[in-house]
Amino acid sequence: MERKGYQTKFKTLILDCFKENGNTTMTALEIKDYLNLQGTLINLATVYRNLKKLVDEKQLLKLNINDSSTYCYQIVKDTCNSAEHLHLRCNQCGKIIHLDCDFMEKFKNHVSKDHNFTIECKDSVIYGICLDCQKKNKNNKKQ
Amino acid sequence: MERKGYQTKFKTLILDCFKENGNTTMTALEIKDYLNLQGTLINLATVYRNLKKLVDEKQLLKLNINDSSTYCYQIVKDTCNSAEHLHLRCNQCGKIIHLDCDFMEKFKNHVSKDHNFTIECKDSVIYGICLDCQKKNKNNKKQ
DNA sequence: ATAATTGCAAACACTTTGCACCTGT
DNA sequence: ACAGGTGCAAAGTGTTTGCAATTAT
Repeated sequence: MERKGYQTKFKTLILDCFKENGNTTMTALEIKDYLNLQGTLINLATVYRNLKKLVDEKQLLKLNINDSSTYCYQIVKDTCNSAEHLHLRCNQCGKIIHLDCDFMEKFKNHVSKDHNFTIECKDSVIYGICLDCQKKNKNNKKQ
Repeated sequence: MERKGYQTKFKTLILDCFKENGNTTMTALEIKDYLNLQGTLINLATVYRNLKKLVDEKQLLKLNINDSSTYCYQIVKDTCNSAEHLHLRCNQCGKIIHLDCDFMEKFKNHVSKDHNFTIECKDSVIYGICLDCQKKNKNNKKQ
């Protein structure tokens, strides 16, 4: 019989951070600061320990984002299986877009056939810029 | 008039590591150890400083590989522009495969049109397993 | 000659861990 | 009652930096 661990205040609060922040990624430190601002004091070590559990439970995804030398975490939506599609991440705002579409199958097949390579989507992240940020950048230039 | 820096023994030796190791990625520590084995004593800080220069000169690519919490570096072939295609990396042997093909254009267009996202290939890495390693694994199971 | 590079040690940033105390079941 | 969670301080890991000595041009 397996033990499942307790439902603690901090675990709930950390998951809430992600729910309140939409499709963005957050680092451990960002989560601590976010909770601090809301009046909840939490130790960084506690944040890390809870993040680890949430990743083990597959409620969060752990992403190693380029040049930050920091892990980011991102909530996993029940509606999709994140192990089976790739993720796009906006370099500017951190937003995550799930590549959960028919084209993905074609892409996997192409890579498998023409490049002899089996894609594992789990940790793969493709970087770029989302439309929102592109628009923002254009507007800033105009001013 | 810009200064270009000196051509030093270590810079050459570090680049040689990559040439001798084919399409694999190497971490700073791996490079130091590799050179040590060849009888060349080199300081880790020196490795890092040279890697930084080589990346600036676009002779190496800096990749942030998942779960290693370490940067890996990879030689850039003259024959292709690594800023314009994605890279596949084998989770098992570290080999890099360049997705430099017609399909890439289709993929970029699809992501742009259907997901409102402009891919920047620079730091994007897709993980998986290469055919060689898949074969190795099968053979190991048989034994 | 002099600007760039190096080794060393110290500093950094992010993450993990041991331990005594506290909480959830 | 007691397994599991928490805060704190210390330790770990990978990377960067200041400085004096060395090397390339």
